[in-house]
Amino acid sequence: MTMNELRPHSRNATTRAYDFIKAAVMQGDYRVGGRITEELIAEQIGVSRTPIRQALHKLAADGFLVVSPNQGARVIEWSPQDGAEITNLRAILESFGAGIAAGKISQMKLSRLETLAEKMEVAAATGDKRALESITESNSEFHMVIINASGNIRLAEVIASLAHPLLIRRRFSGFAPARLQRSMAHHREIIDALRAGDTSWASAIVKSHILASQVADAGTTRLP
Amino acid sequence: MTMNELRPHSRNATTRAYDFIKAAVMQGDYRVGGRITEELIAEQIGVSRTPIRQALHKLAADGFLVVSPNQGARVIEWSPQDGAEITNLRAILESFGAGIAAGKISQMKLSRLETLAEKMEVAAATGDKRALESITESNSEFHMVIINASGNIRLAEVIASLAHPLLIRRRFSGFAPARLQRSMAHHREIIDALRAGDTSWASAIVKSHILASQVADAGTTRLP
DNA sequence: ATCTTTAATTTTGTATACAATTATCGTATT
DNA sequence: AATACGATAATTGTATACAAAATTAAAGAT
Repeated sequence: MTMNELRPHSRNATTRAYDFIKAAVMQGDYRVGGRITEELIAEQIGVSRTPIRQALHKLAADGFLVVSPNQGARVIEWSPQDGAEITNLRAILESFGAGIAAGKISQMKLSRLETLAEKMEVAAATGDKRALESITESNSEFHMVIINASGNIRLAEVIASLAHPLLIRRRFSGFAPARLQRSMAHHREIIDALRAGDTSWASAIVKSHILASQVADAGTTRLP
Repeated sequence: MTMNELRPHSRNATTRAYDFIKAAVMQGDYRVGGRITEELIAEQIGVSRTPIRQALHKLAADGFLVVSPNQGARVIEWSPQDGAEITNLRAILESFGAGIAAGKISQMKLSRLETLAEKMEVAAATGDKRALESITESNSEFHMVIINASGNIRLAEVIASLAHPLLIRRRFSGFAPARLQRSMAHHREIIDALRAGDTSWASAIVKSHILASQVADAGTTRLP
């Protein structure tokens, strides 16, 4: 993944286009497989095709789109098998990161993790539709905090690039309350393992947490 | 990593530029930190800046270059610490891949591995300067064959994107014969583990192989 | 001499025009 | 009616021109 180099807070056209298109993709505005034409977006945000084109290619490199020669860009599609591949890799990489983080995570970050865990629990209790987005967001940060605590920048980049396609909004997002509950419990256990500085424990529970979120039964999206 | 979408065998300008610049980078034609200007390359291969620009950004996304806003592209630099990070990640990911591959690698691929192992041994015996390039190339394929045998496409992509910056030619490439010898022995052991279908063994020896190649002592480049 | 400041040049960022390719749709043919 | 074909339109690929920014060079001050 390469989330840098054209993303400070810059107000150049390419970055604006990148953010605009990415937001639309994440929100599910384009149907998967549907063509995203340069011209359309160009007039939508009032710039020429040139920066749009660059943004599309970068989004492809970052795992949100697929762009084929002479056929333009479309939202990436992924099969259940793709989901399994990605989940396995995330399980390995994040558990590795958690193991390292266990040895050196700061008190401040631990507090942040607790705040996030509580926030997710509250949202999970309500269970309404809007809450799920909140959970997804908090969960992303939860995982990110741990990975960053490992100090391995590349690890964070790789995991982010893997996770991106999975974060694109899908329709028909059903949820099983029991699994959501388990997921919340995992978060607390992860925090305990990290605080204890127990590498093996942290590593193991993170691995479980991720693998458990992707048990294959249709109609249910992967869980935080 | 994203090695696709503009690289079939296509003869479009962007792909030509990509290949041209990548080759130059790998060969060490640009000194690290030195600016790679669009205009220069544009006239070198006789196209306009537009495809050059696209190629540079893709090369950045693929881990060969760094491109900063308004400052263009330069060959990526990496510290010993970067090398350590990458090696650790490779060790985890490739050993995971080898474990899976152990269960299902074909006879044909096993033969290919043996061919490569022998080729490297022969080259290692001569020890001349040109032989090292040959070893590096064969070694890359050796590792790739195993990863591909795992059947996890994303795994291969991730590993490739990690390995790229390490493959950029470095000056002062000294080699310790003893370590080269050990590396050759590892290759044979890896093949045995795979043929035996022993997941743990394959996983462990691949991990050793990679970690052993990057023990930190200055002046010695990482080994196949 | 060294360091600032300012002007020059160079280089990247974007817009626009046109070429090449692909997709669409109507027509003809079986 | 279904399919193949061809003209038309839409879209991507590349070149070029100009604007914006950064780098370099020069001039001036300390």
